[in-house]
Amino acid sequence: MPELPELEILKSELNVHVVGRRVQEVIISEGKEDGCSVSGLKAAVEGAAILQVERRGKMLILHLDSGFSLLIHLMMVGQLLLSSLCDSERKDVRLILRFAGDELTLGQVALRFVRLVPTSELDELPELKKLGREPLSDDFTPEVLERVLTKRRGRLKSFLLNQSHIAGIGNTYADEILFRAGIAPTRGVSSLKGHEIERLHTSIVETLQQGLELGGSSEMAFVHLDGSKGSFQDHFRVKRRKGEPCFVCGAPIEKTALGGRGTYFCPQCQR
DNA sequence: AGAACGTCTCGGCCGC
DNA sequence: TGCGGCCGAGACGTTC
Repeated sequence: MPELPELEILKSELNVHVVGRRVQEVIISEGKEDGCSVSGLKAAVEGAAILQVERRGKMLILHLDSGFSLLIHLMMVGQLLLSSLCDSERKDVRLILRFAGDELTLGQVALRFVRLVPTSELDELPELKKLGREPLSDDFTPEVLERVLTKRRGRLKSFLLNQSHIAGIGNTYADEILFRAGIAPTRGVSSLKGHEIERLHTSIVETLQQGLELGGSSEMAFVHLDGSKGSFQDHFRVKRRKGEPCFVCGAPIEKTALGGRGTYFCPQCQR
């Protein structure tokens, strides 16, 4: 799934390839306009230049010079591709931003997950306001993590998936983070000792960083702007490895359901 | 056809 | 005890 590293990659690529450029035409697939105002979208985006692309949690934000911002959530299988004008024959395309010579296509995600918001109102937007800490920012220290953890109940896996605590971690990175931290997903948040919080912090930062460096996880739909794939999925240590031997201790990796999500872990290494 | 999982909703319960 | 807020199960949506 696209999670923080995948969206951070798209953000960087968009900043290189589309920032400063003007959208000549907006094309919305017929019959796929569910939940979005077509005329409003065209009016605010056509003729506008893209000033900057930002990421908050799993949300991409394209700032336009028309005073509006385009918020895009790729959900599970959404794709953003930048390609030359001639080769957009894909059926799953919902939205196309056409530039001079090429176009940005959004596919496999309903337009309900694209939102147009006046840039001045972004700070007050509930879905952005509720997002928690950015784990790759400099101010995400072990002390901050400890503060976010305290007075919380529930299990660690659920905590990591909750976007209002830490933003951007999804089901894939959560399992890999917990394995690398050596902590069981079922552990109660309040039971963590100081050194475990320290390890969890290191693991969150290093795992997300590794995902970034490997070009993201293309286990499912994620691709880069040019359609190429990342390789973090080749470095999974527990995810999708049910029954296979743990790379550290050899015990078979187990899978359970936690918080309604498939959860992979090593019963020996994670305690 | 079922599993995948991100988000939202809602019932219940924790703890102030 | 009352109540607000938090937690988590379940539902929905979309795709392969």
